[in-house]
Amino acid sequence: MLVDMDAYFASVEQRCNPALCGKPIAVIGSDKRTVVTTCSYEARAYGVKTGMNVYEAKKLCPGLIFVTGNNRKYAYTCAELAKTYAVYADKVEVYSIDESFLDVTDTHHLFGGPIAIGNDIKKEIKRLFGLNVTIGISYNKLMAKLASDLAKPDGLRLIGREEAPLVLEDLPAGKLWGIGRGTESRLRLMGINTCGELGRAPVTLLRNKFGIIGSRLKAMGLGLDASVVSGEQIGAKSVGHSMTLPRDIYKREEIEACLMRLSEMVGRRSRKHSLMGRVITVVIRYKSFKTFTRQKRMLNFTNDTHDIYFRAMEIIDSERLEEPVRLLGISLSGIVEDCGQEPLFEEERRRRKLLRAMDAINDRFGDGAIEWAIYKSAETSASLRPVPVISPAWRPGGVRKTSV
DNA sequence: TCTGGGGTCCTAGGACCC
DNA sequence: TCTGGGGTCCTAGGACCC
Repeated sequence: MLVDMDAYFASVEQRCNPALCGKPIAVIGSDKRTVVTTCSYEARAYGVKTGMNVYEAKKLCPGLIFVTGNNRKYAYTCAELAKTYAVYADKVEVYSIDESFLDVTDTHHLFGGPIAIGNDIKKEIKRLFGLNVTIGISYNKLMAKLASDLAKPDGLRLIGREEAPLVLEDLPAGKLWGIGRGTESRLRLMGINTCGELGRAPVTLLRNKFGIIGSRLKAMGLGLDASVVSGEQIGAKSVGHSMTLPRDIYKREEIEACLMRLSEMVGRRSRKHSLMGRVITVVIRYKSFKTFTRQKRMLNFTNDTHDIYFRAMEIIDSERLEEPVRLLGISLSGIVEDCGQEPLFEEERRRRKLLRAMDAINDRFGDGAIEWAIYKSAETSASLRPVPVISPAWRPGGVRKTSV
């Protein structure tokens, strides 16, 4: 079963502020250079969609009300929702901040069957949170996801094994979870438009064109999916942050200040979750939107802000920047668990203590209560301060410990 | 007046080694 | 006058998801 919140961020905002109810609203990330994260169904009626920039959205819907997103509300609600799910299912996979898979294989009979359990959950979420959800139920995750997509908004749909071929026969392949624009257009070039056609396509043909995912594509066309609802969170493979700057920058000091802040965000989150990594990736987006990445593997694992920062600066310095920079990002991968071993050398031990002390201060008094002086070195740094924005890919508890 | 942010997985080419 | 085969690791880019 997939439980998918309807227009999640927008609905939460409407719920918190009754003046917004029944009106076209769009939740955005920040005030500048941003896009619509989620919009209410009232706004969708005008053609407003996720990912649109604010001008485009405003043009389609002049009365559109913009609301800056509030991470804490969505995260809190998501965690509360998970408690509700636990009443109904033994395995709950919080797939994203607004979608959860529930394995009700062994529990639905306790609640009167699949449809009844779905209706119970819908009613309970409405009662407790005042939010609408759409529920898709089927014999695997792929089809549950499809069922919910077809039933939106405020719907409930069950697709049984017998019904599946009928549903899939004329369904455009791109409606399936995992087939995006690129794959859909490549399939179309092969004369495959619907899931029915995809399911009948020779597997060798698909393998030749798509490699390893070829056989999976055919299976998807047939409505088959072997993935399971995982009860526990899987460890993170990377930790990263990026930011589109309020304006394009090109001075070294501005880039330094921005990378320092990103390094601190990445380092702090890694330390919080006891993770270390040894691959630093820097992403750069130019004014022209040309975007590229450069990465460097280090000899040692780290989650130290300064290690991350100096590596990132090395990468920047080895690159000849061709244009003003619109976005910078840093991500740490090659992740292992930080088992808290004390470093051998005094110097490193002192750095660790320093970072721990800074983290503790910021935990207690709020982010930015204590910060690195380099932030202040560029006179513009205040305007380059990243606005922490939650993304729909957020998961409760954020990064979990890795099992390896 | 343009075009967010955080992830995962796969591919392909090249360096390097035996 | 011509140069094999097998493997791993690293890097960059792209597809896809929410």
